[in-house]
Amino acid sequence: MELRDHQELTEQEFLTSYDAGQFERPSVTVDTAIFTITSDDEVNKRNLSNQELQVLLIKRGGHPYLGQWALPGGFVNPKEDVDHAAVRELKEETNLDCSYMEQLYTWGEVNRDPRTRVISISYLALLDSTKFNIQAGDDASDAKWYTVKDTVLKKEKTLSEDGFIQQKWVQLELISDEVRLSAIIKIIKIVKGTTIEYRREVVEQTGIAFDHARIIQYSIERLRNKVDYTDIAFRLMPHRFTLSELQKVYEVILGKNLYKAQFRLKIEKMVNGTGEFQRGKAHKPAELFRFNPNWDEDDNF
Amino acid sequence: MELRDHQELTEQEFLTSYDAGQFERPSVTVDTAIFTITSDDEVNKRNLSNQELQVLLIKRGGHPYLGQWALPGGFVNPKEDVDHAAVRELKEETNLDCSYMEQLYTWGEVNRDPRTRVISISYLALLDSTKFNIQAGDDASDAKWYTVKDTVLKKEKTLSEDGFIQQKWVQLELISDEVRLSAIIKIIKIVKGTTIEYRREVVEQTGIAFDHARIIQYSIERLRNKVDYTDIAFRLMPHRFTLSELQKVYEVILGKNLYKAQFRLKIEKMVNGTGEFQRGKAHKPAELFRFNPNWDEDDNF
DNA sequence: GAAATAGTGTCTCTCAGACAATATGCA
DNA sequence: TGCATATTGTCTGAGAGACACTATTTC
Repeated sequence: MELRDHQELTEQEFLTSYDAGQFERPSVTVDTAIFTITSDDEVNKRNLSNQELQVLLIKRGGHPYLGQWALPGGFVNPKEDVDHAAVRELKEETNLDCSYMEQLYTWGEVNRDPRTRVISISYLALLDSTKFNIQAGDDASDAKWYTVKDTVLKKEKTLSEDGFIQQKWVQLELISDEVRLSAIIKIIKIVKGTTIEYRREVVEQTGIAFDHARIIQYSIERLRNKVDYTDIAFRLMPHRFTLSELQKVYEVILGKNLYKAQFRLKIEKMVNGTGEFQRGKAHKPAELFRFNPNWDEDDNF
Repeated sequence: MELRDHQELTEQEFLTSYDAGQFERPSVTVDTAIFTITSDDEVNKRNLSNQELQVLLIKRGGHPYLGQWALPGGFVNPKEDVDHAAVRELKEETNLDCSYMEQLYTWGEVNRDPRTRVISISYLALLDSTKFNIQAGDDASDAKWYTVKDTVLKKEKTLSEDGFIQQKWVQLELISDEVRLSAIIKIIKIVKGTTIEYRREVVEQTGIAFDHARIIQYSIERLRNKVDYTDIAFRLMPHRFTLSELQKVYEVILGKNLYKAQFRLKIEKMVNGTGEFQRGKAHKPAELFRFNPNWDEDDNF
């Protein structure tokens, strides 16, 4: 026997009579922070190449924030999964196929966007460093890689009744050959009794559109966290790499130097040697390694 | 000088002429998986009380999935932050104020909901176990706590060219005094070259509405992960508790037994003794502890 | 005294932090 | 030959895993 609701409708009858337009709905966008690691182009026989973490931004060609820089992204189509929308927008705007993509966070404050109510689902994406210099797609001629630097400016902890409030100001600097963008993001942690609350807001910014500065900052935080308990760093590596190059990538992401010996112990299960060696450098040649997708041995998952 | 776009409009002019209705937009809901831990009511002088992880579900009073059980939640209002929407819906439907709330994941496949395109932002919430038996709000008279059990049924790993595919079937059982719901969720991990992709789908279910089974399963996974590197478990504890009660909560969430000595070392910085002792039990009285919000000492954050 | 849990002690093993020593190719 | 990096070795201490033992209450 089919169930009927208070209007005596069956599920089938209800669905065919359902009016999707009866509620006012928000716009939904996807925005992707895509990172890569660059080595400087100057060939250097002596030293290791200098590596930097970079994020891709697109110059806005229309209002609002005309002329400022934003994450690649756009509106989700009605007949499209949000994950697919993120991939499509990235492809359209930059012509890039990334090697990793993960949903980061959904930003849902009422006044994020001056146009209308927009909820933004943000993604963290990574790109193999040998593919980074593929040119931007036609949709947005003004795509540019920005070197990322983030610095903690100040930390503050004030006691309140039954808990405390912690505040942290982080400066985000985005630097390309011509342009320098910056923002200050305030991160707030409120502990009150057994309750915790986090907030993250842009305090000031120059040249960065919308609230994308805090999305970028949060992406970096996630990347930094994930780097030492997952194999996420390998999504940034080319097919073959030396262990020193790999270590440098870890160091760039973490923002600190690591000890070589223990780094090698930590990652030894994640790589396989190829028997081939780097050549043409003015020092002992390093073996080339490749990623070992089977390192996990089913322990995880 | 003000910037003008290709139609010679300033930002202000653009915004006032902006037509928010020009794109078709999806509906957006918030859904919250709220958990608590119950001790059985029977007073027992001899043994420790039996504890179980429970999730709150609401019986659907209308189509679709009429009569089945769903997470508390509902549509986001146009003038309301999504975080606030989650809190409001929980309050309206269950009259509960939770002690923890965290955004979990945004589910965005096209056909998640038979009515129309619905994107759902899901939240993980926790409730202090002494407050769990507060009655449900008027909005949904049919709210009920379900004991949660999840079991891995099968794991499979098949090699493909340039990678592998791992699949895992998890059975989710939700049990209340009268009703027993169940679902099987398939989790898929696809590794191909340097690319990883995860998918999570409901394979079969009885009595659970929408795709909420996979949201509940993912919530449990997150809870289990967070329990041993954050202080999240304390959101489930009453103001005062014994260390054995705390350990039991960890064990219930993790689904395995822990060693007392090392558990106490692990959490000793997170608690403060009160000098008071449990009474009336037929064994050595345990000291009552409370959460120490300052345990982190700024290392983190 | 028996049952039941509270609370401590200890031994091993692994692994991260820190630093040192040796090897090797090219300018 | 000397620079700069490759690669391996070792000492230390913190902490997790695994047991075992003593203490204290009520029935």
